[in-house]
Amino acid sequence: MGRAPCCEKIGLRRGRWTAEEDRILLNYIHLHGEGSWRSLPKNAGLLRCGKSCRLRWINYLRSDVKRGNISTEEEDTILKLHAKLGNRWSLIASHFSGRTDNEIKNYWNSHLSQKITASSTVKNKKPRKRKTTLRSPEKQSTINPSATAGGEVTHDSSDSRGQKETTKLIDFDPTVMLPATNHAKEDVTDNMINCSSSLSTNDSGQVNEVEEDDMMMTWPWEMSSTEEVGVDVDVQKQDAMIAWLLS
DNA sequence: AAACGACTCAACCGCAGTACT
DNA sequence: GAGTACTGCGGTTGAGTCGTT
Repeated sequence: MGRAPCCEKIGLRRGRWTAEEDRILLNYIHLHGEGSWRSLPKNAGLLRCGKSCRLRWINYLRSDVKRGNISTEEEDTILKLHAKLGNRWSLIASHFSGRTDNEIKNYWNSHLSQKITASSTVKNKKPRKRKTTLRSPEKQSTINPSATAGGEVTHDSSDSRGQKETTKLIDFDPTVMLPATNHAKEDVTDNMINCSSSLSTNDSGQVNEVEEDDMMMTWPWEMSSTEEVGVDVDVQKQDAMIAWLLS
């Protein structure tokens, strides 16, 4: 899209994924697990680059991806987190179950950034009346892994002309779904604890860089957290951090 | 009904960080 | 330590959608 493909990608498919490609990728990951993205397309028989497969899985095919309108509560949380964290979308997304960084980023760029710009400037562009989309469900290409009691995974997709196709992808037991990756959540804690500089906000909500020398050894959210025996410390730290950010 | 343009969002890219040799 | 491979992230693009004229 606009840029020259890297040399490796010559001969590989690009652009929108087809239902068949989704099926192949989903089947492969179900059998072998996610990871090894570089070799995955070759092993799975997909004419896609590993990056593309990873992106498709993370943003679309994963079982825990929540699709649909972002609620006002979620929007509020995004605003608060963005004020604290800036454009660290993966970090922000990790606070939402089922929301991807790409989705948060898109939502920010299309909705919230405009909202903020509009509220901070006197001249207000007349808002365009438009259905808060997310394309209507029947027009979205969606995977609904938890759809049926029998664990049947279906793929509803439609092309640009609204032609819908539903493909049964695989049969599997939903109770043995692949474990949702928790890397993002771990990263939240790790990043915030290990980073050499941090972000803070001033009274006007602007994000400031905090120099390393000024950093406390204990993070604010850690001050009030009490560690429970038998509970993952990282999870506790993360919860404390989220509570602090949202406070 | 058609044309136009704003808007959305899936997918691409380059780069940085990490792991491995 | 240097070089290479791999992974993940944030910025950007553009095809498709939908409201307005």
